[in-house]
Amino acid sequence: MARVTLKDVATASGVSIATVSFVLNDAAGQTIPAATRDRVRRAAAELGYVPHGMARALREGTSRLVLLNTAGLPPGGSLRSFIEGLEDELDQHGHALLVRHGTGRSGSLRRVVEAAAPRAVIDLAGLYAGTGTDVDDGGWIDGLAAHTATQIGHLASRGHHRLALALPDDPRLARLASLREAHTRQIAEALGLAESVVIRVGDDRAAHRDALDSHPGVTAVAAFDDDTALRVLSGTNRTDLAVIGFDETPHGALWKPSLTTVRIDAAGYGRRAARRALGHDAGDAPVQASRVIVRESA
Amino acid sequence: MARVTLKDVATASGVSIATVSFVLNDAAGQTIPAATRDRVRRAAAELGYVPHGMARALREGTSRLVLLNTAGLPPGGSLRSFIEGLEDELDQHGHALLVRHGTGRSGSLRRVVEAAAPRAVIDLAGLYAGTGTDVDDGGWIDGLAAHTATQIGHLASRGHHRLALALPDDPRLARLASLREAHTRQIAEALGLAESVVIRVGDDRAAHRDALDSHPGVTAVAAFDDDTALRVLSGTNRTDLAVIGFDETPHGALWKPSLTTVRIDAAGYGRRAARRALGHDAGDAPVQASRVIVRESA
DNA sequence: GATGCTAGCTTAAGCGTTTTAGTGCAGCTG
DNA sequence: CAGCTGCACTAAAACGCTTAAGCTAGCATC
Repeated sequence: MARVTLKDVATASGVSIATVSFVLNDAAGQTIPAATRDRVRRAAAELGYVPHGMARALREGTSRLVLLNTAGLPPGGSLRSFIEGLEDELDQHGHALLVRHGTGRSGSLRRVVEAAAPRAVIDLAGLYAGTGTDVDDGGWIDGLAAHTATQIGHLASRGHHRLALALPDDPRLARLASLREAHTRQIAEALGLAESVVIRVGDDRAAHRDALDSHPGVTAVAAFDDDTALRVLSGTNRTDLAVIGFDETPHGALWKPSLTTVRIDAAGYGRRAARRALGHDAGDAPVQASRVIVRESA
Repeated sequence: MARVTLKDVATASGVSIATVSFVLNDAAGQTIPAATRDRVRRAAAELGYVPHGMARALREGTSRLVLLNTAGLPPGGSLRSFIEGLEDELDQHGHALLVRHGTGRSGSLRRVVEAAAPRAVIDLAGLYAGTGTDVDDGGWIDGLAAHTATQIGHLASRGHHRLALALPDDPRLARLASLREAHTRQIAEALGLAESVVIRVGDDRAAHRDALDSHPGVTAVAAFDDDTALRVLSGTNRTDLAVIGFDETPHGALWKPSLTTVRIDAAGYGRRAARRALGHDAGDAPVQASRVIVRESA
C-alpha cells in the first residue's frame, strides 16, 4: 500500500530515476530509444505509479492546483455549472480544483495561497463585488452584455415597452448588479424602449411589491437571476406581469407560472476560466451563446 | 515578492532553521527560552512567513488538505451549508478543502488522492450511493433517523394518519432514499400511523401526480428533500394535501403555499465531518437538533 | 578533577521530483 | 590513432520543511 515512487519504477525497469522522469514527462531534448521508453512506461503502468503532486510542487515552485475563491457568494444559478466546467477542464490538464467558499476572514485567502502554492487563483468573490483585481472568470463578465441583450430582446419582441430591472440587494453582487444595470439601459435604449425602472429585491417581499405597484406602466420585469425573478413572482399580485429570469436554475421550471429565463453556458465559461488560469489560449474553448428558455412567465 | 522561507526567518533572528521550526510548531520536548521564542516569532511575523504547505506535505507524507468528493451529487439543500461548516472547521485547524465534484470518470478520484496526498477523504458520493466505504460524513447519516422523526412527528401531530413518502428517483441518492424509507416506516409504526405509501418523484410530473391520485386516502406527503417537496406541490392539483419538505432550501419560503420543512444543522455536521477527518474527537462539535420550520404547506 | 546531566542550541538526513551537468562508449573524421 | 560528435544514459543538487541525533557550555555530583 505504500506509495509507488519514481525510484520503484526506476529499479523495476533498470534505469535511473532521471530517465524515468524524462520518459514519463516526454522531456524535450532527450534521446531515449523507443525500447527503453516502452520498458519504463510499462513498469510505471504495472506498478500503478502516480506522481506525487506535492513533491512536484516543491520542486517546480507551484502546485497543480487552481484555487477558486467564491467567499460566500450566493450559490446563484450557474455557479455550480461553472465549477463543473472548470473542474472538468482542469482535470484534463492534470490539475485539481481547490475551493474556498471561505465566509471567513479575508486574510486567510492569502494564507491558503501561500500554503498551497496554487498555479492560479480565480477570485470570483472579488471580481463580482468589485474589489477585484486582474483575475479572470473566463469571460463570464465580458459575455454579460450579450446575455443581457438576449434577455431584454425577448421582452421587447413580446411587445413590452416599459421594463423594470429587478436587482438583488446583496452587497456581494454589487458589481455584477451595476454592470447589469448599465447593460440593460444601453440595450433598452438601442431597442427604443422607455427608460427602465430599477427595483431592489431582498428578503422583504412587501418592499419590492410596493416598488412595482408604484410603477403601473411597467408591464415586464427583467430579473438579475432566477432567484430574484422568483422573488418578484412570489411577491407580486399582478397576474399580468411578465417576468423573465436569468441564468437558469432548476427550480424555475417548477414554479407556477413556470419561469421563462435565459440559459447561459456556465460550464463553457468554467472551461474557459480553467484554460486562462493555466495560461492556455482560451479561444479554442467555445462557449455557447445564451438563449431564452421560453416558459409561461414571459 | 519571493517566498519567505524558514531560512529567512532563521537568518533574521540569528538561529538555525531547526530552532525556528521548533518554535513555530511549539515542538514538544524542546527547551527554548522565552527570549529566543520571542525573537523568532517576531521575525516570522515581521517577514510575513507562511509555511509552505507542499514542502511540509512532502516531509510529513500527507498534506493539510481534506478532499471532499461529491461526484455530481445533486446540490440538494444542505450540501452548501455542509461544505461551509466543513471548510470553516478545517480552516481553524490550518487545513484547506479540496473539492471534487468530478462528474467524470471515477478512476480519477484515486489519481487526485495520490497526487494531492490529502489528510483525509470524505466521499459523500460513495456514501450516499451505497457503494461507500468507511468514510465519514460527520454523522449526517446517523442523524437521519432523528430528523425523519422530526418530519413525520410534525405530520402526525397535525392529525395526519396516512402518509405518502416522496422519494427522488435519482440513482445517486439511492442509499439515502432507502434509508429514509426504512426510518419512515419505523417511525410511522411507532406513532401508530397507517402504513405509508411510497411515490417516486422525477422529472415527469404526470407520473407522481397519478401515483398520488391513486391513493386518495393519503392526506399528507413527507418528502425526501425540499426539492422533491416542491415537485410534489407543483405536480398535484389537490389543494388539501399537506406537504412537508426536509433539509431546508431557500426557495421553499417563496413558494405558494410556502413550504413547511425540517431545518437541519448542516453546517454542524460539516464541522463534525471536519473534526473526524482530522482525527479529533467529534464529540465537542455540537450539532443542533433538527426542527420543523412551520409554514403554509403542512 | 573526572563524570554526568541539562539547557540550548545546530547538523544533517530525507520526503519525491525535476533538471543541469556530466560520463562512458561507439562511430566517424582527418 | 587522437579528436570529435552524438547517443543513452546517470549523478547530484535543489525545492522547504521536520526531526532524530549530536554537540557544547555550564553546573552539580562524587
